[in-house]
Amino acid sequence: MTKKPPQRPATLADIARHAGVSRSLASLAIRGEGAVSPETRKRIMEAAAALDYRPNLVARSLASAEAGYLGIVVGEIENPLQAEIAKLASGLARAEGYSALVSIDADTDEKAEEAIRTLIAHRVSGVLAIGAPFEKPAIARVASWIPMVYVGRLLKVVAVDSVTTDDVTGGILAVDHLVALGHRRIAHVDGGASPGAERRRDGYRRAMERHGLERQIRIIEGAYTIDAGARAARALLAEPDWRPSAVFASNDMTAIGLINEAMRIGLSVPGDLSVVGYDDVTLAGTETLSLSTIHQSAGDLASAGIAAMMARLAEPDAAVSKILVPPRLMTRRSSAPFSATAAA
Amino acid sequence: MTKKPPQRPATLADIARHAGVSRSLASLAIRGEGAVSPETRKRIMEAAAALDYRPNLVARSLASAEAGYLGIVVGEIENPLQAEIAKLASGLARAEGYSALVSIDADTDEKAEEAIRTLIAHRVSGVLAIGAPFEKPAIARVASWIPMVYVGRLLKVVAVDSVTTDDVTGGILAVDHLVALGHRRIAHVDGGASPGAERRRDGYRRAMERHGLERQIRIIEGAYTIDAGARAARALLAEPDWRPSAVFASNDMTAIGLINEAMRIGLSVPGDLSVVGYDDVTLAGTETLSLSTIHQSAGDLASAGIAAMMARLAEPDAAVSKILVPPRLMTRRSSAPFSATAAA
DNA sequence: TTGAAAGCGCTACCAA
DNA sequence: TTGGTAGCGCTTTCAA
Repeated sequence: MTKKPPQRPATLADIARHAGVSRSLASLAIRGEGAVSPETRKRIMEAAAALDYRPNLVARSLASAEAGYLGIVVGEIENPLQAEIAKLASGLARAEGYSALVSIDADTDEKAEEAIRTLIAHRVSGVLAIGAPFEKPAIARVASWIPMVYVGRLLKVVAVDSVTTDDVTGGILAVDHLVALGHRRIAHVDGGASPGAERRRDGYRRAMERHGLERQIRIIEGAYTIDAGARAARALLAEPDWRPSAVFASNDMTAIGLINEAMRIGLSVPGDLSVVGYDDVTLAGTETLSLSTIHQSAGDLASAGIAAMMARLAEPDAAVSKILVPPRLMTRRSSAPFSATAAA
Repeated sequence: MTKKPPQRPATLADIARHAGVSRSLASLAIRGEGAVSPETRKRIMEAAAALDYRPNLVARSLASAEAGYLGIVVGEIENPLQAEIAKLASGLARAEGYSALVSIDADTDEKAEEAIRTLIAHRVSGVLAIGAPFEKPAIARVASWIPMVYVGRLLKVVAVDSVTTDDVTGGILAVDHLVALGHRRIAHVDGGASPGAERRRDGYRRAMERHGLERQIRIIEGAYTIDAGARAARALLAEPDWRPSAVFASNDMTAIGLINEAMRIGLSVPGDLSVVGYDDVTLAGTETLSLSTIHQSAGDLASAGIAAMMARLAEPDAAVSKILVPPRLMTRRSSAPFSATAAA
């Protein structure tokens, strides 16, 4: 195949001529608008079918003032959560009558800004920014150009609409779960300065305090990687006088690294150590890993993002909104009731 | 921020008026084309800057016959390899003077066809299909509409340009590596009917035969998932009379599941069992997992894909090309020399 | 219910 | 080197 397209794609003028009507009538009929008599409409539709007519969306967009493109910029498309949010958002945008213009190689702030400039040049009505640009000044700058909603960070200090998971609650959920299982020595491997890490840590701390476990608070610095998790495991399980019976990791990859290293050391999970992660990546849900974790809903994030975008577009001067999407605890096999024998 | 854009974006007519020249001259100056006198150009550029002019790309595309959009359709954007290919390809397309229109929610064949229809309506010059549509008839149909290059499958029987990794060589590379380490009982966990699985299996078989190990050929049916790997491990390590000292898995996830299960059973990797995967996902390269594997190069696949697209566009009637990108062995810690003591 | 005509913002061609 | 004039393919008044 890979055949060249028909010499010249049919235009509205072609089908108008073919059907013996004016271009304007043809336009109305094709779009199903206005009042067109049934037989005329039929004739026009037949002509369109005969000539394999496909409206030129570029021309349509130029002609109709607000034809409606929505820009979507993704910082880390290799990150499955961002990828899924972007994917769902582009479907939702379509459902709102926009076509999504998606930029997936905005992996530096320079490229993100350039991508948004290009989107603006395409006259998008607004931009849904998923993890990019990253630095706050760049975010603020870009948001001064065009209506924008940022998904994936809270952006407390930047005056930009944002949508993100309620990570404080997520942290609390994780700790509550472990406490309910009877654990008391619950450590936290955090995510350093990564997005959300601070709030997850806060949730951990608050929940521990609420349970009267402030003396058991142990925070190990980590990152959102499997290697950081393994490193944290070595640090954590080396402490002679205080051995946790459970760990809340700030990220699933961290949790997986932690579990892997624990197994290597000879500890069993959850026999000797219960582990809860964060994100609920695909891997976490496999039968093999079966990681208890805090689920971030890509669907909720995407729909909240699109809803915020629609609200902003409808009311450009409304107050800035900071939306928090609730996370959900997924109980799987990596966390189990505390058994006294397991304590070191 | 999130401020509304300036009442009406400046147009070429605006800056022409502002600079006291004609629109055509302004157009030439802005694009840096034609012969415009330095001072006039300067005046025009200043006007453009003053009015914060951004050319309307939609209008430009409509006006210039072949303004050049390239469509990119991605089937599984959550798959990091596809995501990365798409990302690199959109950069390369830009370098070729096209702007990429990316569709990331083509996760069913219906949606893929619809997405491609929409891209065609945007008058893209061609479509780079990354893993979508999936079924051969759909692929053939879509390719009859527009110049198309398919990335990620060989498509032997469909007459569509395609680019994929040379998986037969990949399989051979894996086996050669294990044989060089002294292994003889080398099993293969395949990927069933998944893309590339058949050729990886062929490579395994051929290499085993070439090494005179046809009696040691063992193929376990698997899939590209971690759970399939774990399942295969149970099947494989249960055989009483034949225990492999090494396994070549058709996919990294399969390999990871396999290793995980082996560790649970109490085997050490690579002490008791060497494992080689396929793909070189990010996880494989971590210090913690350190999985020996066959690397598929997203960069090579993307650039071969774009090159094939350019060739097809330049010469619509050229013969269909089936490009194979060479894979590369990544030696890491999951594979080690065979030690006699390890044999069961 | 239908059609004529005027744009959307740009490029392209041709004459000055 | 410059400007005038036609479109690109569509939507959108406004009349008929």
